Amino acid sequence: MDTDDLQLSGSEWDLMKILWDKNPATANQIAELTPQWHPKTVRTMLIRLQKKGAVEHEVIDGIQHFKPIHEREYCESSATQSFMQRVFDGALTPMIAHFTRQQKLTPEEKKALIALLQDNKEQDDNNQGEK
Amino acid sequence: MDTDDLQLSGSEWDLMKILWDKNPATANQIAELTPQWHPKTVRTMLIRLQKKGAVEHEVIDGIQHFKPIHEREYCESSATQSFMQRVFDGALTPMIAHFTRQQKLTPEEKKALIALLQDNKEQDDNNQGEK
DNA sequence: CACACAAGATTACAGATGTAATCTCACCTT
DNA sequence: AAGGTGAGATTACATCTGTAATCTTGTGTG
Repeated sequence: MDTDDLQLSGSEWDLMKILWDKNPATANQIAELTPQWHPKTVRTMLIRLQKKGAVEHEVIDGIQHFKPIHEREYCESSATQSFMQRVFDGALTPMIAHFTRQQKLTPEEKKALIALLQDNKEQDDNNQGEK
Repeated sequence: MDTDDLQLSGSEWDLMKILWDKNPATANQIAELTPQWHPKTVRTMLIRLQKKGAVEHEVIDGIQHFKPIHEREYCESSATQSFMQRVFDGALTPMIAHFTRQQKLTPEEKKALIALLQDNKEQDDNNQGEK
């Protein structure tokens, strides 16, 4: 099964982040955490997320409790891939290159990233050779 | 002046990429390069990009020649920032971390990135201390 | 029991996007 | 001069998104 193309808008991401954090949650509980929207708006967005297959709900005590269907990492991954495809034609390296050129990384971030990559690379090296 | 919020859709990016490559171009020239859309569709999208302030045109020999207003890097930068804000709450590191965790990088990519970062980091180190 | 209230369902409406078709008009061709 | 052509302008229409208001219905309250 392929990443079945779950596209979330900015507002939807905001809602999803809350749901991943507070899972499950009722529409009203979420509305309390999102003063930027009218409670009715929150419910509408939840329903739409449900139709999209991003959340589902179970009824507990007669009240709908919403919960994300996928893990955040899964959604991050598919969002990142489609973003990179859109803007950078699918390649990550040019994107990072872009960042370094723009000096958008602090030295600390760079250090952290190098460490992360080196660490991760050693894993590859150790596993290299396996079918 | 701040990044005056130029949001491009996926199709719009496709068109812009062509325009950055072949600048300027007439609607028909672009249409020839985009068999996925009807020429009328291409023109409509160009007009909308113009309204958004992403492209402009000059008339040469009575024919409109379209050209991007901003450089691709500028658009990449603002798209990346708004994407990271949306999905990763603004931080790049977690995003890269996410990639390495998911093993989405080939060893070659990792090597290239490490080199890139180290190289870039040395610059910082050399310039460190300057106001 | 009659009604108010809250949860949920249905409906609304404008702007953005995808995807064109139709209209207009100037110019080329008989 | 009449008509075809092609560029550009205007209009169309469905879906998605943002942002709710209204309708319905079960339930608790006086």
